Amino acid sequence: MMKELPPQYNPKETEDKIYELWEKSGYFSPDNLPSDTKPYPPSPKPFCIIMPPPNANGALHVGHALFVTLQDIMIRHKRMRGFKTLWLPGADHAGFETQVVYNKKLEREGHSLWGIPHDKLYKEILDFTLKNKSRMESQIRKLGASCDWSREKFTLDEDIKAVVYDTFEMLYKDGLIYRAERPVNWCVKHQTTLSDLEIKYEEREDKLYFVKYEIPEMRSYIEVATTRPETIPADIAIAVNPKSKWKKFIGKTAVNPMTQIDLAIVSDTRVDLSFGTGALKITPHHDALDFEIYETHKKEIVSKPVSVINQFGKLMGAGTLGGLKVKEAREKAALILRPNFAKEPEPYKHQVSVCYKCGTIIEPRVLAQWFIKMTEKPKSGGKSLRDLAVDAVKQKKVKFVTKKFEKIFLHWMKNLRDWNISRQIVWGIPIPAWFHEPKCIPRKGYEKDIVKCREYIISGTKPVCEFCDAQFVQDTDVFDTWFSSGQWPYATLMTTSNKKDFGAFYPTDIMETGWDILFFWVARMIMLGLYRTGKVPFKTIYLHGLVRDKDRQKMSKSKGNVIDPLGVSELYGTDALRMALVAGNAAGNDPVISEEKIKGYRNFANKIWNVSRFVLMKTGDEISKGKISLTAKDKKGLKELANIKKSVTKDIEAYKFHLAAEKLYHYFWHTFADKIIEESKSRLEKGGKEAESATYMLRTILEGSLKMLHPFMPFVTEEIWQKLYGGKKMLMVEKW
RNA sequence: GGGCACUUAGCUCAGUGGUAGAGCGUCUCGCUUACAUCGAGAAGGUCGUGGGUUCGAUCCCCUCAGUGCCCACCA
Repeated sequence: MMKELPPQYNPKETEDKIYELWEKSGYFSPDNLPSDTKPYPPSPKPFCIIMPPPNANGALHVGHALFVTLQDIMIRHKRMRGFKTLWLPGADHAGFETQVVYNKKLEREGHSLWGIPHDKLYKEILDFTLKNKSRMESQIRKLGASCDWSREKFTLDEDIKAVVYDTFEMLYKDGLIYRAERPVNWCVKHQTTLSDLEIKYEEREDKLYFVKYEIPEMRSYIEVATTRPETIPADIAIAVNPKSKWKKFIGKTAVNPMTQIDLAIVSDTRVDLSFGTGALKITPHHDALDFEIYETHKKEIVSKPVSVINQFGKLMGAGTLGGLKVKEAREKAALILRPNFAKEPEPYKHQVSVCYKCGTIIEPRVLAQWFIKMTEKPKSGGKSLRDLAVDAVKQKKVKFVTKKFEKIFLHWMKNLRDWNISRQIVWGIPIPAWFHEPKCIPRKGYEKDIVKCREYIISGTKPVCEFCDAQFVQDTDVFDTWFSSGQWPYATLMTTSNKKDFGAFYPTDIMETGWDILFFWVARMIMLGLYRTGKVPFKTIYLHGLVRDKDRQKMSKSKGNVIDPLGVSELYGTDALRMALVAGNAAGNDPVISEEKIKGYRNFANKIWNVSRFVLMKTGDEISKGKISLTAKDKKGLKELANIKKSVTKDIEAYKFHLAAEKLYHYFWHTFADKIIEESKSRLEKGGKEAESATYMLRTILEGSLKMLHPFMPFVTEEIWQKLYGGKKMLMVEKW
């Protein structure tokens, strides 16, 4: 009766219906797994993946489809093997990224976010984010993700924020968080500081100027090479390498050619002898190295550091340069300084730092920001954040599926510098620091206590001053998003409605994400996870690459080669998309995908459909077990199935999903369909014992294959299973 | 300036210490009642170069060449 299958598999009629069936069953949650899925030894064991929360600022792209597929394969496989399986979904407000996306949207409409009052802007972006979030959730469903929606978390959930605040406070008490005026990366367009990871380098062709700084007492001069003559008004010293020809001037005083102030000449080995002239002008507020040299020689340098470039990248308090943009000011400064040139400027190619989002040149500025110490030990004892992570990786407490990323990781960790976690944007989690404003004027009787009053207090809630009536005002800066998302594995498991989750599922088993966020996210999760919980956040890290088109090109809207996963899923079915994303793509490499490839797997889905159709038509509904005596050939066929199962299981356990997928494809199509089924046809015609044996064999291989294919192609396999068992059983929770 | 990879069939990529694999593409047949989103068959590679280890290397080691990526406060 159920043999009336159409000759073609129609994903459109299947997928939504099947997903609803799964979701309603409750089996996505580890709490509701059916009692008859007996755990395999050495179970009962939990298996947990925390989904990397997608940025809720746009539609899902093919990279999201890739991670959904890979993670769903692991989850479904483990679930079928009887593990207590949790895949916890989430969404990221993605602070800076989302604010940039939102601003672009406004710019397209002819506006911008500058000038919109803080609270109004926050609400607008919140609406925008929540809309995207709900669209994303339905798209993740469309891709077949068997995640537990009842445990979904959002990075702006109050309980998540509370965990983040706790961590901040712990770090602060441990002396690992400090506020300091230090050179930071400032994006003139976005009006915020950025971490060192959020800048990239671009080669630019500039000029190298050689400027003479007079030393009246010696009737001589020092020659300094610089690409930034416009910052000379902020020069307050000159540093020379003690081995350079300028060493005789160490301790003397030069004159700033633009401001005429005195410049101490100090000795510092950080001045590169092989570059320029061996002498360096010191402009602490506009160059990071200069700042460090200034810090070292503070006592020798009489002048105080000044800023001559403002937040908009314009000169200020710099005499006739005032009001000019950096580039214009540079030209004008060159003109003014011409009499002081030691020689003609030379063309000079170098790397300049730019904002990773907009490509605007980063302006180093000295601002008060919150930093995390990466390499110092906490006051409460134990290792530095860096050492925690490095040691855990070296001791294989976190295993990298692809070795090369372990090397890249360790190399990066070597050169870690303190992490600036404050951002001057609207869209983010406010830093829980409160400033005393105005300054403390003690009430009567508390005058002596003014020394105890602090400039700021770290607190999740508004503090009250013990000594005066002034109000505390919360810091207007927000966290770098990665500070909060870096806590995602424990923050989520600590705040689900099931209070046992953290104990049951932490550390999680595997983190699967793109290698492009190895430093941004993975490294931070390992460090913060170990710091906060004493345990690694995940035992294994699997990193996938960037999806490319059939010519190995990056996908971009301007190239017109973008593959929209939802569109593909509509056209060819989600199963086809999933297979195309997995097959032929080893871990850590950039996956290649094309429409032809997807079509190929659409055909495969149809093959599965038709094989099932054939088996159903020829063999009837039930397989009578027990009395059948199998022919030698059929026994061999079943043995082959068992071998394939062994090998596929091994591949999946070793994260070689591409191998498993290809083996299944090849076996199902070219062994089962082309050979076994073809050979069985005449025997089925004959009837009798031969036919009985063949029937049993075909049905067994079909079911075994469907089970193995299910993690990869969940929809078509489940749909067929529903037909096979008339809706009485669910493949998703069948025993592997 | 440091570091990490890659170089296998026309294209995109797997893979293994023991006579080379897939998908797509190409060619030749076939509308055979599971499937033309199909079937049968075929062509196509000295596995980048030069050495070494080994009974034997595409796979291990070294050299060179080319390609890609990451990191980096040479003003």
